[in-house]
Amino acid sequence: MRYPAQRKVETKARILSAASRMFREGGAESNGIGSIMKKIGLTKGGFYRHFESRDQLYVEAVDLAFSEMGDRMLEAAKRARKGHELEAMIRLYLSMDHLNSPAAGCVISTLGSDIARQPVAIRRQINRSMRAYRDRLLPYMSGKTLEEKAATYSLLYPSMVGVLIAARTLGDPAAQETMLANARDSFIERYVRGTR
Amino acid sequence: MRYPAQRKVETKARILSAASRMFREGGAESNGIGSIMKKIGLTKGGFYRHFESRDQLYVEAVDLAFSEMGDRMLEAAKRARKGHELEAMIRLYLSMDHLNSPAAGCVISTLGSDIARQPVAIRRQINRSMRAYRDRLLPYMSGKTLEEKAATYSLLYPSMVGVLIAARTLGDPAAQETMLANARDSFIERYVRGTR
DNA sequence: TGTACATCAGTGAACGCGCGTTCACTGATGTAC
DNA sequence: TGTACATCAGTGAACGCGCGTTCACTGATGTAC
Repeated sequence: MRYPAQRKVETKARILSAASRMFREGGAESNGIGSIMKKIGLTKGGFYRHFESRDQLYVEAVDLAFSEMGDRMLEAAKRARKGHELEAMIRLYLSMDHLNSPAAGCVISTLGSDIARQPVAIRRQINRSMRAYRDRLLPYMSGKTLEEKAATYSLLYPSMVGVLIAARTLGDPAAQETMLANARDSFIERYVRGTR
Repeated sequence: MRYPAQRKVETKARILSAASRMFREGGAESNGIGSIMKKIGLTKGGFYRHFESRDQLYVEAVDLAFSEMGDRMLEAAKRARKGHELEAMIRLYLSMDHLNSPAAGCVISTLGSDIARQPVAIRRQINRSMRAYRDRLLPYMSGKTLEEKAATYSLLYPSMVGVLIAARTLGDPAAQETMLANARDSFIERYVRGTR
């Protein structure tokens, strides 16, 4: 049957949102097209009215994840007292909340190694989302020039990714919290206070 | 047919070695039991003479990866001039060589997010391999006491993991090299020279 | 030393299942008259 | 305004394929006599 105009746009958005969350939560390979479509109450045959292939979904779902995480980081910065924006972003990223909700969190921490394994054509597309994300956070990095801010970002951000992944591999929640807390203190000292 | 005694031990070692490399290279989910057994010239039915389940293989393959990577890190340290052991390990970890040979490299950089998604029982088993690995590297960390060395490790190591993952997601090899080089310089300055 | 037999690593077929993708079909809506 | 028809988002079955696991079978070796 034919559906109201505008509905197609909404359906695509729902597929993307579900895929983006499910990929981050359970890994990209564990969540097939069938289970994604089922999640939003549709059958898998309809998927190809919205995407050319699973690869295209992957690229767009990763892009959405960056965009959502960017929103959250900027909100945290805007809620912070003046001069404490970067600190607020570090505290958000290295929080137990973020650790325990991968579906709504940083996609490099959940799919980074998977992205690294993609063919270069796909990585190049994802690199564009990564640059857009970086450019949104860059104003809050320490450093006088854009180059200094970019240098800060390209050390701080991957370091936080690694700490979050390492903490998530631990079986003991107390040990996870300890690892995050130590990294928070250290990174705030080093990348915020250390540069004043 | 019955095979010479001792052969069973060798076969299990060959399965483990192939699995450990293939998991790191292509991800754990992309490499099934069939393709691992095929790689070493056997058929998949024989797998269950050596392992109870795929989960058991996963845990042992990750353990082997830690053990091999530990060997490489210690070799690098031993080859280094006195006082430059930690620097040598950082240079090994953050090398283009390591970036381009995930199959023989750090398993957290390739399977970290995957390990993070495993049930807690499996993560606990893997945590044991992680601690053994850490304990081998700990003597080379900066710091006077064991606690200081452990603190150094739990910041430096995850940070290197994150940088390596982030670099591997880039499509441009020159950008990868730049990211690694900046991190090498920064981490050596901070974790080696900065603590003298 | 020679022979009979038990062992068991590895084979290959089978199991139910989910994968990504294709496609003929449905039928309520938007459009043309 | 009312009617006829084209559109196309979504359905559901089908495709070949690989997954993890099970199991009856094979047959050269090690062991017991």
